[in-house]
Amino acid sequence: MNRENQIQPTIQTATNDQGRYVDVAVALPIHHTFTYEIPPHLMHRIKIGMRVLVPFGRRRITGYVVSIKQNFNSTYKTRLILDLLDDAPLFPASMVDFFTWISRYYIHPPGEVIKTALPLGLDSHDITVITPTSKGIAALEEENLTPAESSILSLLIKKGSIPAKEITNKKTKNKNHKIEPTNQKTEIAKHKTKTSAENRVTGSHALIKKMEENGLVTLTSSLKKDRTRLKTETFISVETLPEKDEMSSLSRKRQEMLSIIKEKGEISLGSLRKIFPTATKLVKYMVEAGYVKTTEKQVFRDPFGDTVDPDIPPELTEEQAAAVQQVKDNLDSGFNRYLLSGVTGSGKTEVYLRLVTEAINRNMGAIVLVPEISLISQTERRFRARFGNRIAVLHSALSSGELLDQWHSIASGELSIVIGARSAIFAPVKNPGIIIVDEEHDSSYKQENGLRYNARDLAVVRAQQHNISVILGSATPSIQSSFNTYQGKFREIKLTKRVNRHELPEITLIDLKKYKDYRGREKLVTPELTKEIAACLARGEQALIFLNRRGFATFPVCEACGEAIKCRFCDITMTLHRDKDAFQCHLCGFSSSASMSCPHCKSPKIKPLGFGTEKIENLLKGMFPHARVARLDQDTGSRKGATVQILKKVKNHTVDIIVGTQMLAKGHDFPDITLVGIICADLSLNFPDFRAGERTFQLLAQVAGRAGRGTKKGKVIMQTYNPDHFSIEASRKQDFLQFYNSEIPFRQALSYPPFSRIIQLKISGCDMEKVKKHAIAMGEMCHYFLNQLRQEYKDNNRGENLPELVDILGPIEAGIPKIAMRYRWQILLKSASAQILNNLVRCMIQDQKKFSTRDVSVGIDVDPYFMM
DNA sequence: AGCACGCCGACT
DNA sequence: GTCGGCGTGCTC
Repeated sequence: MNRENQIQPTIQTATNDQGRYVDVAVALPIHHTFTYEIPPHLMHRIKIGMRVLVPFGRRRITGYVVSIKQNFNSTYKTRLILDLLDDAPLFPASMVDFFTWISRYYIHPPGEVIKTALPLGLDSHDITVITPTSKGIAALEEENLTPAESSILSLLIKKGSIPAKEITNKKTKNKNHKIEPTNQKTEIAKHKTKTSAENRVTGSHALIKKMEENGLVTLTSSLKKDRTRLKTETFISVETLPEKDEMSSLSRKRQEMLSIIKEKGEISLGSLRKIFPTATKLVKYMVEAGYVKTTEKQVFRDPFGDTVDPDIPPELTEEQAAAVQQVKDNLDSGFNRYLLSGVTGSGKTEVYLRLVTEAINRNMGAIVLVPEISLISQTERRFRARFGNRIAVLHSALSSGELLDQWHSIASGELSIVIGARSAIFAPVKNPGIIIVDEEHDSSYKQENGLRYNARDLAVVRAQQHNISVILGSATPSIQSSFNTYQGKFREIKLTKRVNRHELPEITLIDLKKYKDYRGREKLVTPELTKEIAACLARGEQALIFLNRRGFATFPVCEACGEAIKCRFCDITMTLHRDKDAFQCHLCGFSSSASMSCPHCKSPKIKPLGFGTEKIENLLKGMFPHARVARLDQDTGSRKGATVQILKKVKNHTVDIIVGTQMLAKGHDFPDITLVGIICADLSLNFPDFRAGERTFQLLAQVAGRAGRGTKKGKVIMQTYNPDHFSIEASRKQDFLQFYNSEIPFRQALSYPPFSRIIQLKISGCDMEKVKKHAIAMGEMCHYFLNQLRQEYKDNNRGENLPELVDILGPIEAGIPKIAMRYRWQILLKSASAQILNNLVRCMIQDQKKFSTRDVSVGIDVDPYFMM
């Protein structure tokens, strides 16, 4: 087979023609699709975008139909589709090309791309289940079994039957090692069970097979159904009311219930149960008596807890109107790209709202992407206020059932406006007329596991495929998007004036170097900032204090031996959290008691160096004893509803000083905040990452933008050790152009994006030596295939050398060498040509088994964002 | 991914 | 001698 062919699209072109065969993408790491035959009884029911159950080797798995064809000739025999799993397509046929593009660009198996795109839990497949036989039960009592056999059997008898995987998986995978710290107590418990003596029952494949041969157990294939179902609820309505005398013979409760049902006309069993706890029984009786009847109905749950009042479109400013007009005029002229750069408060959201309205007027849909935040954002709320129930809101707070509800409504065309975070780019809108990405620079558009896609980039791709307009909006555009604008790929639309005509806040830099000899609080909260906070409080206004680091002490060190307190599973120091009385690892969530002694020298004295939001909150409480101080970060928001409570307090002005991380800066409007204090502007600047400057600028500009959003003018105090650094200086002036012009030469000199493309290979595994060895082997493989590509090019181009070079940087140990017990190495591939990079990596994965092995996995990150 | 096949080391 | 480890290859 020649390589040229293998580089071709992995999904064949979709057709809508009814046919005898379908191409199916399976949710497995396989880079091509499979062809199946449609059985007669499913002949005209199967459509592109539906899931089917197919035989695959000796098991059954879920596949996604990506094309239907009448003929095909092959060397292999096709097998028949076993079952159709959907009544309606989960995605329109027009999205197949989109999935194909993603699969090719991100070098990710097509079936897994589709699986990532769809709501979770729609994957059914066979699992092998072990059940004990009567002979097995008897054998256990006779005690003539090996210890391994009897332990397996006794477990089986206790549980009835269990999936074979639970026994054969002897490696306890660290699934609980999530990057997001989860509930602490369970985290500790999980670690404990892992480190304590293994009481888990394990056995090999062969042992279980032998037991089957001996007739001790039986192995059966059982289909693991998808977890998510459409939610239906029972509704009760009046059938025939009892006669008066009959009525009076009923119990009080039943009479009351009947009158409620009669009054409401129809009521769900759930809400009835809230009034009468025993409603289920009562209803059953009354159905039997023929008084009421029940109906099953599909319900749509409202993802909002609160009611959102409809708004009235405000009058547009001149700039806004011009922006809307410009896009509107070209709305029917195909693929147009815009960068909407508008200062904070310039009313970008209103422009989006108008453009979405335009799309609706043209009978088309819209997709609006917003950054992922823990709560519903101000932008989402405004869309809901404007469009009411005509929009689908896809949000992380939705349960999988709610998500599925929304998904079906979109796929059926019932809802055609979608607003949501990253994954909303996959929404099955049939005929979008516009795609909008708000805060396009935001890093939450990049998915950092599995299919590592960037939703902002995909938005542009999808718009191109639908031949429609796409708008990227931001107050602080990414270098990439600005570069595209100067290259003429995007049209820039500027909003320079604030809607309320208020001036931008005044930003003052405080040089922390001059306080370097100070001790204690003044080093963190300088006299200048203290003075401003006091003045702000005296005016009866609110202050927001920002620090991009949570916890109390971020660098605990043993006083006796000087060693830092490190996580047992990761290569970073733990953070002391006073309110939880524990050291916590922010990477894997592991925590240990704050009263522990130094793991190196057993000294009990640990010095809490380094500072986080918790410490600042503490300091401020001491400095301003009469002020109401609150804190908002991932720690305070972990309890359900706590974040909402704190945000409400800020909004209602029942706190005076609010301390927090980015969580505060993203997506919320606080009109009474007039002072923003930034404790240390440099924290993100010292990252060994070419985007450190960009991230710092964006973060600072965003936080500063929180000041003075209401009627009063805002003020920002920015404390920094590097007042002369261009990222900080530019953010002080809120001057994006200055930042861009300073950053661009640096990117060009080192040929970093946007002057090059990068693919990062992330090599990781539990065995330090194996990972290192594999990383070195991967490096050699890169060089080998690069040479091969060079040679091929030379042969095909009359001896000319390949014009675009690929830099192979590494392999080197990752910036964080160990996370959650996995050692990490990386290789950076850099080239001016995305195509050549893509081809190179594609060559490498041909040899799947050499690429990712049992012990060491290699992840492909195309256009990486976090390179640590 | 999962499952079968096939080839080499330490054990009843 | 074999039991059982895991490298390799295939799944329409």
